[in-house]
This record gives sequence, C-alpha cells and structure tokens, in this order.
Amino acid sequence: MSIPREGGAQRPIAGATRRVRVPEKPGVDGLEARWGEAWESAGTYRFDPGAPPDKVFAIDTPPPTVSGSLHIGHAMSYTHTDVVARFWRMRGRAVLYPMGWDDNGLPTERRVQNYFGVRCDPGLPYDPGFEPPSQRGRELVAVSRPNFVELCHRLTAEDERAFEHVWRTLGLSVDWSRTYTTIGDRSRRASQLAFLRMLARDEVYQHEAPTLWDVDFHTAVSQAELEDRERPGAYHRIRFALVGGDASAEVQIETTRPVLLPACVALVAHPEDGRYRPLFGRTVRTPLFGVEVPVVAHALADPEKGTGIAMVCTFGDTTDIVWWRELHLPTRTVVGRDGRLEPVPWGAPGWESDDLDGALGAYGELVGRTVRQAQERIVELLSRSGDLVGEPRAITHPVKFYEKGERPLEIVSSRQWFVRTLQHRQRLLERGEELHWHPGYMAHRYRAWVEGLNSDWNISRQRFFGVPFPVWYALDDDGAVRYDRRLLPQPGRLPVDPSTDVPDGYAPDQRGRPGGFVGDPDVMDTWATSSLTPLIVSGWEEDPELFARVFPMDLRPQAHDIIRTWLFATVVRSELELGALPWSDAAISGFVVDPDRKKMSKSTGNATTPLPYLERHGADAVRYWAAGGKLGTDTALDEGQMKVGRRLAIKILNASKFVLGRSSPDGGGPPETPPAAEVPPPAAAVIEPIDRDLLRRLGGVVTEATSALAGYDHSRALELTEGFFWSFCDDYLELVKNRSYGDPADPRAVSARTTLVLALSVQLRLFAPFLPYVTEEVWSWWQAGSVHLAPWPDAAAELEPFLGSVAAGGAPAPVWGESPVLDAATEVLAAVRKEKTTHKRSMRARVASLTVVDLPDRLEHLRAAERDLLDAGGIEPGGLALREGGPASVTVVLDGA
RNA sequence: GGGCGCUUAGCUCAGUUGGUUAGAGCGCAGCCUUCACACGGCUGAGGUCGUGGGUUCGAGUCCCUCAGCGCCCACCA
Repeated sequence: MSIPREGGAQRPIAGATRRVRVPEKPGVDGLEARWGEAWESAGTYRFDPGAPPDKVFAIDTPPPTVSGSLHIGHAMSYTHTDVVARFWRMRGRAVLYPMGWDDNGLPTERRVQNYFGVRCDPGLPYDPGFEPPSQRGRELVAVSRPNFVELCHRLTAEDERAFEHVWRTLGLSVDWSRTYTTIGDRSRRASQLAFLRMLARDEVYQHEAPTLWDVDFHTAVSQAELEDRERPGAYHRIRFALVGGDASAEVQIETTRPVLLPACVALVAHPEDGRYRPLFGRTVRTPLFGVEVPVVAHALADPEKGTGIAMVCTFGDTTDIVWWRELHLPTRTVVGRDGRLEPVPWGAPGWESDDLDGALGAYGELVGRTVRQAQERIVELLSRSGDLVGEPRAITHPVKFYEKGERPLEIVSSRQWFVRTLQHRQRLLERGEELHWHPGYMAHRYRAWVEGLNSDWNISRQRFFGVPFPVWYALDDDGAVRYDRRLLPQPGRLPVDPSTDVPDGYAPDQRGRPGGFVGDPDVMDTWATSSLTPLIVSGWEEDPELFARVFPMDLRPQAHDIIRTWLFATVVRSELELGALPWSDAAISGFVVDPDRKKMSKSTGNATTPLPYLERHGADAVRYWAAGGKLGTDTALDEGQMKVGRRLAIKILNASKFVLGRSSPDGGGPPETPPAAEVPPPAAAVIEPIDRDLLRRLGGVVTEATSALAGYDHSRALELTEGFFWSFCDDYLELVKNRSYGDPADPRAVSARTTLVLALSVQLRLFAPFLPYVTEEVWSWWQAGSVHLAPWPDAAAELEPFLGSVAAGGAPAPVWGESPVLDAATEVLAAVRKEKTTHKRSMRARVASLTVVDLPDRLEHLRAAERDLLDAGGIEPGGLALREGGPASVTVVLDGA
C-alpha cells in the first residue's frame, strides 16, 4: 500500500521492513552527532532541482551576520523555519532551504580591522603577496581594498564554520550544498547586474544633496538605518537684532544647537502666527557673526515650540533640509565630514558679514573643534556678548543616530546613489497587501513604513567591504571628474572592482590622469545586496531553469525589526526587476526576551549564545522550547521548557521501546507487520472498540495538526501532538498493555499490537518536524530510510481502513476525534487511581469491586472496554458492576479495605 | 504625537466563529518504586480572566473608556 501524496505523487511509506532492534537502554545524548552525520552522508535534505514548480517549497533563509555571534533568538526563529521546511518536505515537496552568511558590511570591516590590525586605503594598489602583520602593532597597516576584502573573506570563513556547527547541532534541515555569502562572487555579480539594470531603466540616480552622515564611520546612512535616542540637551534663548527701524528691536529664538549659529540662513515662523507676521520680509542679524538673514514663513514652523520662531541652519536636522529646499535658502555649511567645524570663507559671496572682524575672530577659534567642543565655546561667547538670554534650559529630546553609531548624525552635502522608491509607493503598498503575513497584523508595520517614506533609498556607502558600484567616470582634460560621463562594464565582466579594474578602452595608467578615468569610490549598502537574496538563491540570470522552478519563492522568514529594511528592500528590488512579489508568505518571528521580559541583546549584556543550551539540554529540547513560541510574539527564555522537552524526548524513546519491543509475544520480535505498512495486516485487524477509538482520536489530531502547520501555527500543532502522546502513554498504553502481551493467535492481542504500532508510526511523524533527532532514532529501530522523508500522516488514507468503514463498504466516514469508549474507560480508570492514591495504596493494589451507575449508552461503552478496564485497574474477576440509573457515580472498593 | 500588540492560576502560556462547573505545562503539596520509563508514575491545592461601562437570554471571547507593559513609526527649533 502507498499513501496518496499531495498532488497525486506516490511514495511508499517506508522501505523494506527491517528486523526491529530496540536498544536495551535508549537515551537522548549523542543523537545530534550520530544523525547529523547520517543525514549529511545520505543527502537527506538535498534539494531536488528537477522538481516541477508546483512541487517546490522555497525558503528565503535570513543570512545571519557572521561577524556577530549567534544568539538564542536566532535559535528560536530558525527552528520555526526548520519546522516548516520539514513539514513541507514530508508533505512531498522538494524543499529549497539554503543557508546564507551575511559577511558583507560594516560589522565585518570593524572586526577585520581589530583582528588583523589593518585599515583599508582604497587608493593603494593590490599587493598579491600581502600577509597581515603577525603581531598587531599600534599603528594600523594600510592595505588596498582588494587586500582588505581578502582578509574579510579569510576571517568570515572561520566564523561561518562556527555558525554552521551550531546550525547543524540544532538540526536545521538545510541543504548545505546551497550556501551563499553576501560578499561572494554570485552575490556581487547579482548586485552589480541588478544595479546596472536599474540604471538603464532610470530607477537609480546619482545626486548631490544634504545627507545624513555618520562622522565616525565616515559614511552616509539611509532612512531605514536611523534610530532615535533620547539625549539630554538644552534650550538656549538667543537674541537676533532686527535690521532697520528701531535699533533696539530684536527677535528671540530658542535652539538646542547654538553651535550652528554661523550656519544660520533664516528665521522661520508659522504663516498664521500673529506675533511674527509683521516681521516676514524683514531681516535680522546673527549675533557674533553679523550675517543678515531673512525672516520667512513656513507651515512646518510650530508656534508652540520654543518662542514660536526657529533658526534655520544648513543643516541641523531634516526639517532644516525641507525649509532650505522649499524656501530656496542659501547654503552655509560649517560641519565637516569628520564632525569638526571646517574653515569657511567669511566675507566671500554667500558669507557676507556686517561684522567681519567679529566673524573671523569668533569662528576662527572654533575651526577644527568637534561639534560638541565648539558648542561649549560658542555658548561662552554668546554669554559674554550678552546675546544669550537667561540660562540654558535643560531638556531631553530625541536625536537621530545611525543604528550602529555612537555620535549623533550630522547632515552634510555629498554625492550618493538613490533608488527611486517614493514614486512607486502605491505599487509597494499593493504588494504588501498581496503578501500573506504571519501573523497578519505584521502587515501594519510594512504599510506604516511605506506610507511614511520621506526620501528615496540611499544605497551608497563610503566604506570598503561591500559590493562596489560597477561604474567609472571619465576625467576631462583638466582632470575634473565628469559624473555625467559614466563608463559601465559589460555584464559579462561582472563582478568588477572599479578601484582596481579598468574600464574598457582605457589603460591602467590612465587612472586619475586628465583624459583618463576614476572608479566610483563607494560600495553598496548591505541591504542593496541582501535585498536580492531571493534572486541569488533562485539562480537569477545564472540558472534560468532553476529560476523558473523556484521563483517566486514560498516563504520569507524573518524578525519584525527588519521589516522596514530587509523585507521592504526585497519587495522593492523584486518589484523593480521582475514586477512580482518575491514570495507568497512572510513568517515574522518575535524576539527572545529574558525572564524579566527585557529584550535580550548584546548591548544590554544579556546576550546568550545557543550552544550551551544545546549542550545542556540537547537539540530536541531546545527546539521544543523554541517551537512553543508563536510567530510574532516575544518569547521568554525558559530552561524549564527545555527540560520538559528533554523529558518528552526520553518518554518517546521509552514508549517506543515498549511498543516495538515488549508488545510482541517473544519479547523481542517485531510486530509481524510493518506499522502503517506496505503489507498491512488485514484491515479487520483492529477489532476492539477502544483501539478504534484511539485511531479516531489520533485521526483528529492529524487533521488539526496538519492544518495548523499549513497555517504557520507550529505551536498549536506541537501542543496537539504532545497532548495526544501523553494521554496515549498514561491511559491507552496502560489500558491495553496486558492485552498486547497476549497470544499472537488471539485477535484481541493482534488488535492491540496493530493499533500501538500504527499509532506510534503516526506520532513519530507528527513529532518529526519538532524533535528530529529522537524521532529519527526510533524510526531507525524498525524502519528503513529517514522519518524526515517519510510521508506526512494522512488520517483518511492510513487510519480509516482500520476503522471498518472501508471494509463494510458504504459505512459512514469516521468522525475524527470522537472516542466515547476510550473516554469512558479513561474516566473510570482515573477514579480507580484516585481511590488508590487517597488510600495511599500502590497503583498495583487490587480492587475488590467497582460499581458504575450511569446512563445506558455510557454503560455500553464501558462494557466494550470491560476486559481492558479490569486488567488496567487491577479489578478482581467479577468485581465490575454496571448499573443503569442516576446520578452517575463510580464506587471503588479496594481489596482489604 | 500616530500606529500595533499584550494584560487569564506563583511562573510561562492555550482559550478557535460569544454557550453548560475557565484549560495545559512548570513550580508547589501529598502519595506510589522498579514487569517501557525514578531522566519515572498517580492524585491534589491554586484564577472575582487589568479597570469601568455597554450589547446579549448568556461575555475571558463583541463594542466603548481608562490604566499598565512592550514594540514600531514621527519634521527632534
């Protein structure tokens, strides 16, 4: 017999039945190493690239950042994904479950810099024989970009091995032959090719504009990488003299950044603000610097804030950019890319001052100071000149930071590459609606982000370890860079590094020479590459046949904190390149929080790597805990749950040992028939009502667990399976234990054994996605092949034939989950146990008499289970009395009582 | 300031479309030993379901108010 597969494929339930071999003392320790190797050598989790598209289940695995360390939160969310992968694999899908390593980007640069004692100088030529200093010196050694990138590769390769070990131990059913890295050749090629395609379609553009800038990392950052942090600050009230009219007339503003006074280009108030309306069109003079600036009106000015009139500087915050752009204000920038005040040409056009000596003097001593130092000094100067009104008023306010940075962002003007996102807002919102989110409310996060977008996506970073922009620029005869004359490589040359490679038609010695060329110095934002993961793993522009089979993918699993970055960026790229969603479903995991409900993270010092937990409790136990966490919900780290998981795994071993070992007449032989069976026992083998009840109840669990898993509710599926299993052990096993020992010629014994083995087979497969090790171990005791390639249980196909309905022909379909005989027997058994416990007697104590008073149909059910009940309860022959009547009662009289 | 989620036993959480005495595991208490399992088994005690209203024959479940916690977003002078 074979089980109908999803979509009609057929696969036998197991290979040839082997002789049952049950260990004397089964245990859970050491299973990870043994089965890890077995799965690897058997290729159990290999993706079948020949599978037709409707048989593929493709997962866009999140590539963890390898320069960091794995966190117990990763263990949880990757377990969620693995459960899904294993479920669909058992359902007959060819599962594409690759692993990626995110080694591209700033975290790796920092680690390499510290580890090898080198720094990247992109101006240097490549040195093929370079070896890093064996001893880290005080000075960092400057190396070329290609050399630096080589060192990044060397270090990340080590990290990747360590990560792989953790994932293998956890039991992820990844196809390790399909591993990629975000800095590898395939990723670089895909990133550059996709970039050139966008350039050709005018979906990406280069633009010189005010940009949020991290002064420590010396790079621009994008809107998605910002975070607000509450910082102490102070309102400084500053006097501006009104030009013309009464010499004593003045305007007072409040600012938290008096340091930007020399960069002030206007004062702005709300157009309806009666206090300032008379001043619109007039000018004021900045204190200390004597620069004449206009008083202007703009609706963004908030009459409630400060004095209701604000100083516009180039540039203090993003509102300044809006005012500067919309009111066509001049530019006077003072903060340099290193976060220090830079020299400015006082007196020159744009820097006219009424008090040139004052400006030169006041500003002169600020040049070269950091923003923070200069602020202190300028406050002193203002105080001395009498332009500071009152004392600064301390406040706490949100300040924009780069999420990885330590100093507030500044805004500087720079040349950057942008992907057009704003003009596609509507389409991107529609894609978000189309995607199936798990849980559904996570769609709000995406929508809020897309609706709130206020700038195009800046994808250029002024860093080194990333994918270079595949662009050179021609130099004119004066040696000036002609940004309008781009030199692009043919796609066949990709990946290229313009800092060392030479554009077609040029010679290497023309680099940087008049009439020659220069390479674009920047690299892509890490999200510009990772947004292509569905394309990279699907073989886009590399393996068209594979791509046609797996794209669009089925599942993007990830955490909720990177919806605005990774998920959003991926939707953007897929929409621009292919006009399609990259996957049908997104499963969003929550975080792991410590028992005090605080988010666990490196910065708070309570980060935890998964390995110690895996070693302490075992992989199945850690997975059990992880699978208990629902998607989207934060889950507390709970070693208690891991212990429960370990106990469950051990219980599975022991119960299986009983079913497979002791249930056969000679105490060691196999049940004559394989469990769910190519050579099934006659369908009529299961004759006892209580056995059929067990199968009906199990069928209910199968049905519900299957739909729970198909709907990404893994915790529900586990809970159902586990609940059934404990009742199977505590009640059913006890009830039929005695009967199962019986003579093989006794049909009642055969019925029990057949049911036990069948139920075990189904339960092992239900547990397999959650507890891959212990289920594989037990499966190997009597089945050929891996449980992970066995078909997912199917109640109608596997269980129904044993319920008599098929044999009877035309009998009604079973009502899954209904088990009145088993329920009644279990309840009476519980009453017997309670009586024994109350009298502090052993569970083996004999029962002299048991009287049940109940309704007729109920008594009928008990009668159907009478002999099992007598055995399990230790009831003396003839001791059971069933009487019609009410109210219902169970009276137990113990022997010797 | 806007949005989303959460608030059920000491702890961690289930409670599906509103329907009889609100469930599980852990922990706790008591008891039982070894014929699958002491890495065990049995039994038990624990809850006015955050607050205040409303709809309904009936609300943990639907609506409104408020409070607390968490997360996301925001133009932060």
